[in-house]
Amino acid sequence: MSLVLVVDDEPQIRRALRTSLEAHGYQVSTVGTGEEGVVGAAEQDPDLLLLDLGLPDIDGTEVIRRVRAFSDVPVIVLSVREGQTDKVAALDAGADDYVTKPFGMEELLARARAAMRRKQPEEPTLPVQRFGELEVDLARRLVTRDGEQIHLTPTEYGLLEALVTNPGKLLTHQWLLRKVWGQGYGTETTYLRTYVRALRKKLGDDAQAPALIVTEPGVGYRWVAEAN
Amino acid sequence: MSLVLVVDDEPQIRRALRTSLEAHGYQVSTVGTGEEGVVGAAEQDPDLLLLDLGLPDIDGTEVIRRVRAFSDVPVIVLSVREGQTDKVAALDAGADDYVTKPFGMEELLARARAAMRRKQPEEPTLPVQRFGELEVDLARRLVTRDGEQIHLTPTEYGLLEALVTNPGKLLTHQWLLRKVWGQGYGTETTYLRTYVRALRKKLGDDAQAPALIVTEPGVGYRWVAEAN
DNA sequence: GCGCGGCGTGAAGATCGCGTGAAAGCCCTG
DNA sequence: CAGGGCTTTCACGCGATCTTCACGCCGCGC
Repeated sequence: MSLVLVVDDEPQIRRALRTSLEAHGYQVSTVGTGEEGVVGAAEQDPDLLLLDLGLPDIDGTEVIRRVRAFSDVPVIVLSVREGQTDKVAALDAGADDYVTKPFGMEELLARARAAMRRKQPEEPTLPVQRFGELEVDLARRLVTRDGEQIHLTPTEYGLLEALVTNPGKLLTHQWLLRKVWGQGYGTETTYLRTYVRALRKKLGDDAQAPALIVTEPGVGYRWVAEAN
Repeated sequence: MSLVLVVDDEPQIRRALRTSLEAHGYQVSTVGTGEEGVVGAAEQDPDLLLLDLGLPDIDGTEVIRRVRAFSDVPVIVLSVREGQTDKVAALDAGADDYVTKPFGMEELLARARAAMRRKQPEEPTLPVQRFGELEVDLARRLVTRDGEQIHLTPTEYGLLEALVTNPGKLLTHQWLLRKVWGQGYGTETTYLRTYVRALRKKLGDDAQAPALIVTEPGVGYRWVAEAN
């Protein structure tokens, strides 16, 4: 969930923004002064800054400048001032957008989406996991061994993903069943036996001397391979 | 020097923008239709796109979508329309900013600076992709095989674009349906079967031994061709 | 030493999803 | 209003996948 920091000295505007933003699934934090805004931007590391220009303490452009000293967070300025000079000053200080009050909530939300979309480095590119000659690419959903691609069925892949993303942890039968098969499951340990076996076979693991998936009798399974 | 591509059908606006932009040290290129705009964005690789929404040929948001298929260039929309819905549509299609006419030149220049400042060194998809004898021109929406042009229906092209712009990645049924058919879709896997088959046939791929589109049973499809 | 529960193994039946072919609906143009 | 292109829908056959079952083995407690 994305965190939005609202900086405005008027309580009713803070409340209105909070309501609308939270209704659209954002987490909202509000402060009333520029000073608090700069500190909040540093401490809370928000995904978006909504900044009113008419603050009592510091000038809005100054807030932007100070925030820009340490953060690239998208900043959208809200203001009653129509003047071009204010807009130019705010934008050149480092703001990403400038919206004049009164503004439509839909428009503001769209501009917020646009601003946040840009800052995303796409996907945090979860790295390809390597375990010896085994390679698991969660992003592309590809598994290779000795350079050869291994075909996994959806269930097999789901199980492998659950294991690999929880390395070293003991995953109980119930937890795995719920994770891979869905909420309604939890007792079908024969499924697990069947699919753990299929995985071991395809990944080249040996149940008697496992290097990847260890059986914890009566409890569950554990992914023990060391990433390298 | 930064290159700005202006897309507007009114010559006097083109001239006005050119004058102001050149006076501020920008190199300016202008075109009058959405089609030329998309192609220009591909061939000239501008640092900024100024796009009028009221174009004679293609809808403005469609121009944005097409450009976004291969480029992350900042896009600022210019429009006479005040309506929020237009703004939201344009911003969600991928625009960076939306300025309503009449606008002040100083403000536009400031917004342009802000938009370009954000530009990050990212690897854009090449507008023309080649896969062996297959060539996909994302800017002109042209597909050729052995030099022969292949005719694709809009849906077929949309599907191909979704695949080609996400090479190697497993695209789930739901993701593809939402991307190509729209938000309301997600379960109509028969559509996918029908159109994947049509694409394979037209592109010369074989479902049994696919070189372009691989089926991931129960999950989705994957574009596996290597660009060259 | 013996019974028992849990596991690995093998395999079989049921089910699902895919590719295929085709046809019906829809929309725009002539 | 007739035609053609495009989209949506349906039925079928087949192979892959999921589910289920039976059996033997091992470790553990009695």
